[in-house]
Amino acid sequence: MAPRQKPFDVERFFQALADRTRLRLLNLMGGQEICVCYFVEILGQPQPKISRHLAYLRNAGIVSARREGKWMHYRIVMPSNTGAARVLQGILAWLKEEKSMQADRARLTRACCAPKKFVTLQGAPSPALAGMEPASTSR
Amino acid sequence: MAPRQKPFDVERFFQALADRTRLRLLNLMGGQEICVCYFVEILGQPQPKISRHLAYLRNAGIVSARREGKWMHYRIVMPSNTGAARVLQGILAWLKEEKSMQADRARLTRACCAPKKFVTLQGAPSPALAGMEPASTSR
DNA sequence: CTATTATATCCGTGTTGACGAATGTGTCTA
DNA sequence: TAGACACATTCGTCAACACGGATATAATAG
Repeated sequence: MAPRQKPFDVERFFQALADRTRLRLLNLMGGQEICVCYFVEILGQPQPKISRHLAYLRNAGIVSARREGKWMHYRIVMPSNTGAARVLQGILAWLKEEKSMQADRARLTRACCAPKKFVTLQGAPSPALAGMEPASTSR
Repeated sequence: MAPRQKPFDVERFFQALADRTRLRLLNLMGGQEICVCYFVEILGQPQPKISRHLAYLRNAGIVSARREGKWMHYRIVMPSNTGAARVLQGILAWLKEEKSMQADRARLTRACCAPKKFVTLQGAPSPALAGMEPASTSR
């Protein structure tokens, strides 16, 4: 028996997008895989809060996590539902146009270029470009 | 002083989309203006529930209402924010591809062609095509 | 093994939203 | 003016979240 891929949960999908912090996280990921410590540094918000929102996105199937030693890397996974995937791409493109989101990305770039300037980022792994893989069995 | 158009509320926008009933309503509107009685008939759900969800969409600035005698007509208003407008268009296109949404639209078509068959729709005004006007001052 | 670093989860609290049931409001008709 | 009709709002209840603060877990360093 095939594992019977559960139907895409539209409500959960939009719920996941209905929070500014989560949108900021998604905007920072947009295309690349990023370490949690960058999120904490750049959003300037308590680590448990960041972690909770990342968990929410994970449970909604919008991002996946990869462990690398002490660090956790998050990336966006495109929904297998093609309509949802197109919409998500559109949303990411929209975010890129927003001023505050551009500011976030600019800070990310600066942090990546000079991680030594951030006490909290000593030795943190740099974000790496990551092709958006289709949703797989990983959770 | 210009009325200082309030900034688009992204969180509210996605909150409004995070409910299946509201998505069904939006799908039925998609392009045309529709009377509340059709929503009640086609979704087969209590009128106060429909009305509450329509109010939610109205407060989120996604639809506008027009009174015509006893009847209230609802239509989608495209957000003035261009990014949001593109995303909303994408979402409507996505919904059109979903089986259950297509079924809703089919029932709407049948109801419009033969409103006499529905006791609740005797003399109800037919949906009319309506160009999606940009968000105006109307609320 | 112990400490430290990086991240995740738990707990208590306040807020928001969804629902059914009841009631209110606006408009037309007789 | 009194229904009747089409919709809207209110109320009480329950579930889902967001948050800060505290604590738990996982991996590496010493």
